Amino acid sequence: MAERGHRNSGVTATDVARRAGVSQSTVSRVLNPNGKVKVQEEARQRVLQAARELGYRPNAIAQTMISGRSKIVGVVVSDYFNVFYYQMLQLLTNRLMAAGLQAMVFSSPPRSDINELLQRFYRYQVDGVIVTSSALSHHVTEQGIQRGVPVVLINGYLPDMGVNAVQSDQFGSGILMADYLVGVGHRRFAYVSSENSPHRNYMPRQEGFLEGLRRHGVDTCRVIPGGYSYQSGLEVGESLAREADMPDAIFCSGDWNAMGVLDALRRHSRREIGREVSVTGYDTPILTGLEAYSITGLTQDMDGLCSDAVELLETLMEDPERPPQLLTRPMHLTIRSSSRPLPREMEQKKG
Amino acid sequence: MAERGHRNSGVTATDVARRAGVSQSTVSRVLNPNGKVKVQEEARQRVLQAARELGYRPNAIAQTMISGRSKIVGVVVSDYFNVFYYQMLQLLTNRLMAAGLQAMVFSSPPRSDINELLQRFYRYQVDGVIVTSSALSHHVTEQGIQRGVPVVLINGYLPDMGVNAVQSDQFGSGILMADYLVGVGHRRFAYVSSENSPHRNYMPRQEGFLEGLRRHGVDTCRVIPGGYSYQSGLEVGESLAREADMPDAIFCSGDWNAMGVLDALRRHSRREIGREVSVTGYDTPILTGLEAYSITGLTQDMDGLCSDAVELLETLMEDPERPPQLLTRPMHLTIRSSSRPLPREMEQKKG
DNA sequence: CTGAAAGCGCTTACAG
DNA sequence: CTGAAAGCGCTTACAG
Repeated sequence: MAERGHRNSGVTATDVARRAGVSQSTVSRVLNPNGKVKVQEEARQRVLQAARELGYRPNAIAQTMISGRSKIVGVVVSDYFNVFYYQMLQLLTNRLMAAGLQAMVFSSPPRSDINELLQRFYRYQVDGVIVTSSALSHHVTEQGIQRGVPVVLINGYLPDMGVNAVQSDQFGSGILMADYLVGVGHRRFAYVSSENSPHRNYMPRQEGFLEGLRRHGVDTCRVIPGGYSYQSGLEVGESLAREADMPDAIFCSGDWNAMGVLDALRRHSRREIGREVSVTGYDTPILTGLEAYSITGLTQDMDGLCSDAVELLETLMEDPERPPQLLTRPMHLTIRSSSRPLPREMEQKKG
Repeated sequence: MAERGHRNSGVTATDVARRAGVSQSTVSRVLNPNGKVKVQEEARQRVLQAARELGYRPNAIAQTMISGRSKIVGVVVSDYFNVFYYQMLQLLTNRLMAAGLQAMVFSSPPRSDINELLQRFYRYQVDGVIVTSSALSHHVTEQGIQRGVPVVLINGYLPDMGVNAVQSDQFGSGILMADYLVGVGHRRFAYVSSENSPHRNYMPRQEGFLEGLRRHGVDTCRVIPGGYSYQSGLEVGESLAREADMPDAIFCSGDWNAMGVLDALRRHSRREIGREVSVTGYDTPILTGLEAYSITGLTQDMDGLCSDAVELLETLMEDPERPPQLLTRPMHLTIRSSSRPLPREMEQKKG
């Protein structure tokens, strides 16, 4: 006979059955309305009451054993870009729980054997995996395919692997920014890139911006190589401030470097920020809270991405053979005081 | 006969047994070295090879069924203080995985029935729970006790419930700050509190600071009621800057309000920050990255807290009857340019 | 409508 | 040392 678990894991369906004077099968049928079988109302009530009295909850592990579905979704996170991804994880977890799923988080400590850890993770029979980190997406996807577990990547599309993914429209965000900056009358543009970023989202932003400018007949835009950091933004800003004919619209690839550029211009340039010169970038949860830097920025629709990811995963869990999909969400432009207001707002101010 | 799971969940121990020409029991014994039983070397090798060839991994769900231990640890997070807790979650997950445990995250979406969700969560037979959010600690703890699942709270000690917890030494951090500020020659002190915070960590900080000052014979310290936000810090700072005899050391209860105070003083006060007046606060991951605000601050030893939490949980999982413990970690003071340097550093500068 | 029984994939006494 | 068997808590055909 097998040894009982160490913990008194509590009330089972058999206990409920005994108390209600029915068989364990009947208990199961009452508490699993998905079965097509009907249970006599009187028995049903007795079971329900017994279950309530005993505080019975079906053991999800046992249910997983027999149904083959754990309702556990693996969520893979990484160390990069901490701040941004916290909110993501929060939103994802909420969405998953709302869909009746549980989030099991996987994260690989530095210097660990990723595949080794991933195997341990997959042993829990996850029904699906959502990857929020491009760093690990390759490993996870491979193992997922191998095991027939659907994988959805967020902002980490792997073009070659025919994988399911949701992402923000990085290219389109560049277009949006070009439309806006041209629309408020700017003429001399600069894009501050972050060339050393390990993140693959940056090039499309730049390309979209340049393309957007082109559509407005603007063929020149300075592309200033920089980094993602505040410090590198400071340096770029200081150097720009010294120029006699500096750009009047500076679009930064991120949030930190935008803050750096802004601070440098505040200190070293006479031009009025938000009127003579506009500084724009991308939002992360940091910027939102920091009133000191009221920077116009493009924001990802994180909750939209998360809900897309969960929905996509749900359809894949139903139908694993479905051809891979790539869903794209538009980004949103929030205009703040670091850049020129839209014409309508200007009129309102004049009036 | 029960229906097979939808997914082809893969290779089982029986498959390996067949291939290796042994019984399934033997396969299990080879792959579970914890059993006291020895397996003949030759059979052992055959099993190992067959397992390798088939890519066999034991089903953790089945193991949970029979052992009664899931090796899943529930991690409860909340919406408050996003930025801070992300790093925590990351560190916790890493620590858990390093201990051979999996993290299942629980987070309650706004307007959801917490107890309802918690029950769903506990159904997965978690071996223990770590709570990083004081908001939910009460519910979780109650259910945990009811189900005999050990619960460890991080920074959310519930004095009445005899619960296990790890925390940073908030009171001690106030003492540390008093020692430092007095040590570098300050005389007129102010503490900027955040009275509206739902967080219970703030009072001990203030009490520690006042007690620390008292130990140095300083009996007066202005306590300025404020909020946790940047904006409220700005307001406090502006009002202080107007005073002829303003405090020369301003200790803030948080990071955002410290940034606000600093910005206000930069703009509205002539006093040199870091020499004539010191502004200090608490660190979160934000401040670390923002070179623009080089603020002296107290930091929690987050990784220490996480490792304490995981270790404590492990001992509780071994011995659930162990009396409740409260572990306390000292905080760490990092001196930056917003406050006076230590004497030794001053001498170095002079020399 | 309902109960007895099979079986999910494992671990582990029990008997060789 | 090793295999046959029990059993973890469930769901669900199968036979009344």
